[in-house]
Amino acid sequence: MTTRRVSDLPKPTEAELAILGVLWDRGSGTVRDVHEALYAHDGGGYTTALKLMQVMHGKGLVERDDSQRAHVFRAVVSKERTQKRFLSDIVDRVFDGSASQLVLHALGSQSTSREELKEIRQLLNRLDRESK
Amino acid sequence: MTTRRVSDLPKPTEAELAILGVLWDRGSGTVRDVHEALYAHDGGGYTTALKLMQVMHGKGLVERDDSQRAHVFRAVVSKERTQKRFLSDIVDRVFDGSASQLVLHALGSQSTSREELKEIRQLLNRLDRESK
DNA sequence: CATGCTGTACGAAGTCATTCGTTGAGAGGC
DNA sequence: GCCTCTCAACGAATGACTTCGTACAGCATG
Repeated sequence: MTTRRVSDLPKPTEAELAILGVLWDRGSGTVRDVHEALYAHDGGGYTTALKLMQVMHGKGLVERDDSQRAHVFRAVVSKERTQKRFLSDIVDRVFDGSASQLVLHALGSQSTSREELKEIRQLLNRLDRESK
Repeated sequence: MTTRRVSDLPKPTEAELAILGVLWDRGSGTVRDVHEALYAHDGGGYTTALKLMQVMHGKGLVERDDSQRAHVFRAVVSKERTQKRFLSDIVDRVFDGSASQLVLHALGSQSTSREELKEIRQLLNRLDRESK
């Protein structure tokens, strides 16, 4: 069996990302859990969720505990790492590598609460000191 | 012929985005221009670029001036609009809808120049005043 | 034990993105 | 008038993602 470092796991696809979201929220989950959280309400089939999760397991994106009859899945990649991954992808591909351009767009076009603004300002202050 | 509003043009794929990048930079370009900018150096075929641009034209992502023998292409979607689009996609899909979470990640994980930090701070001040 | 309810496994089909080979048209030089 | 170069058009092949139908195993309940 081929083992992979976490660092070169493939980038999750759209459907995979949704599933990872459920697993991150719950910590772990069965196919049924995921199906109910994502697919049941719009008529998606159970086996669709199952197949996706099998594929994800094949890619190493999730691990599985098959000691129970209903196998329990857990994300291998952390949410933070994945967020960072998508972020640097988008920075490279649509912001010419400039993270601050992205930040300006993000702050400009979405509404941000005062609490969040404060948090951002604190980080900004820290970065300012560090870049001395 | 079916015309589409700019607002519901399809999201560009990875290869399409690279081509749009060239068109945004140059203002316009022929297939040869794009091929040389993107594909020539790694052995990509001319017809690959051509086909992609034909597909993009079919989708309405680019417009084309065929009054010259070598057709001249131009992006229909603006860079800013596309950046915003990708941004809100990623905010929804991997940052639980929180733009400020994204901002914190982006500032934290990429290096930002003092000039850029200043610019961000100014925007922050303005947002702060506006949310009074 | 037969029936029905969960569950996994597997394969097939459909769609889309990407790549490339071939063809034929036009344009210019010799 | 031909040859060569450049170009657009088209179709085919490939591979990835997604969806679902079918098959089959375990387990409970009557």
